[in-house]
Amino acid sequence: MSVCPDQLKTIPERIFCQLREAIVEGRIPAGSKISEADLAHTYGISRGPLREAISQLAAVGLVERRANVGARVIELSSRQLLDIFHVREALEGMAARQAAHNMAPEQIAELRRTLEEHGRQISEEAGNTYFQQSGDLDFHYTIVQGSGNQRLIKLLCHDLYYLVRLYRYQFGMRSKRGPAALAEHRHIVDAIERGDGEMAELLMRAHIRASRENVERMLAEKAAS
Amino acid sequence: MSVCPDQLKTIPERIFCQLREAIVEGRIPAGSKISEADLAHTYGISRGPLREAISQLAAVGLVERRANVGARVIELSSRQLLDIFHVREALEGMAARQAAHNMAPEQIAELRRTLEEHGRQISEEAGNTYFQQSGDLDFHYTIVQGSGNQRLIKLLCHDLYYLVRLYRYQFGMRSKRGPAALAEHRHIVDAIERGDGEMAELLMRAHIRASRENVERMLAEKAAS
DNA sequence: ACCACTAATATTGTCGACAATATTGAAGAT
DNA sequence: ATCTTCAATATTGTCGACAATATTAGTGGT
Repeated sequence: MSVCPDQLKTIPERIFCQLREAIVEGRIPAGSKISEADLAHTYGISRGPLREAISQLAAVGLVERRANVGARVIELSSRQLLDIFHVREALEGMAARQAAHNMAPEQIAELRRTLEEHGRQISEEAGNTYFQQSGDLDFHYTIVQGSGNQRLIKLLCHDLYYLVRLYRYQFGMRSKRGPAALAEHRHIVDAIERGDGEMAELLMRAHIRASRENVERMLAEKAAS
Repeated sequence: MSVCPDQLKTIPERIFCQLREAIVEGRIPAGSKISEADLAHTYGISRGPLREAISQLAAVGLVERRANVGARVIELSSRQLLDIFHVREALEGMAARQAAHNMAPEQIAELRRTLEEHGRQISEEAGNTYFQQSGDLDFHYTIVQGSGNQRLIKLLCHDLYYLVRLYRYQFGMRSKRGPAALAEHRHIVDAIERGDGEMAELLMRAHIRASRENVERMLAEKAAS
């Protein structure tokens, strides 16, 4: 059940990982307070390590902390959501560009497999869109890894993607862009495979921009009702 | 002397700020060990708050921490330096694009003033390039603020720019691109002023790319000797 | 002289108690 | 009835001591 690797030596590391997962999945609801005493008791540890874990959560932006008041799980406004999309457009565009230059053949093959899996999920139509979205994130994840840029990897895979997952739980949006997104993914991999960084970046940016515009439409609908 | 605002309520916040400044300016040398006991004694505080401060430093990537071993100030490899440049190219390009759409007239005026100041420093030729570089960073800082994208602002102004300052101290490079950079800055502001986001992004990316290529040349020279 | 193993030391990790601050509730005044 | 003030309570911030782990020094063996 727990996705947190056991080799995390120290208590703060483990608790941080568990809390992050709980927040991202919504088990700790957005806006709710993080009580040190409660959680320390729940996990059977002292407040010291717990505080360090909370500090880490604050550092990656999953909770907001105020001195002498405590920490609360963030609530993503639509403004912040669009901010994230713009950051992703910039960073993942660059990731695709660098992946086109640096990605090993084996990594590209893995990318193709992810794509096939994604296509299978769509055609099955059993269509729990959750798995589709999970597959979508796997795709982006693999490309970022393929960029070989350690800082890019940290920013996206270790920080921003958790926020993306949080938003998907929080807003509960089912995209319906599945087939279109898959086609875009294919074109991106093609560009990467032939080493065309310029085109890979353009396509990745267009892909994320389309996704953002889709979200903007859904937000507008929601606001109208 | 201290740049850390006094309104930082809690001890970890203050210590974090002070340590960050000390690291960025090289008073705590790259690669040196951060001893909890020593620093706690130096600052006259307990180890608890100090540990939180160190955790924050690790979170922004200024120190590396290993369980049961301790924290060391990072040493930037040229690889990591180039990684940072690629990230900056992507993020600041996007910042310029959004600044062209969102920047208030007063902010643009401030940008012009920064530019004039920068020009004055160059013509004076008294040319302590440190101040030039400081002015350069002010320029980039102001544009990012003008983007209005909170996440972009945090990533660049609160995290990445400290690494940039660290590298400038660590590598001690004096750019000599002053005049060229100034001209590029002017063109970027022009594009922002007329609301041309596309052009502002292109120019900003070209500007940072030129800076990176300059650094690559200097690294190659250094490696040759 | 060099290596392996062990003991001594130093450093980090964790805990429980106390201090400082914020929040809550009740009492009193207008 | 509403607002203000102030005390009671709860929560966070800080500290010093102890436990666990890594590093170092020393000893013995080959």
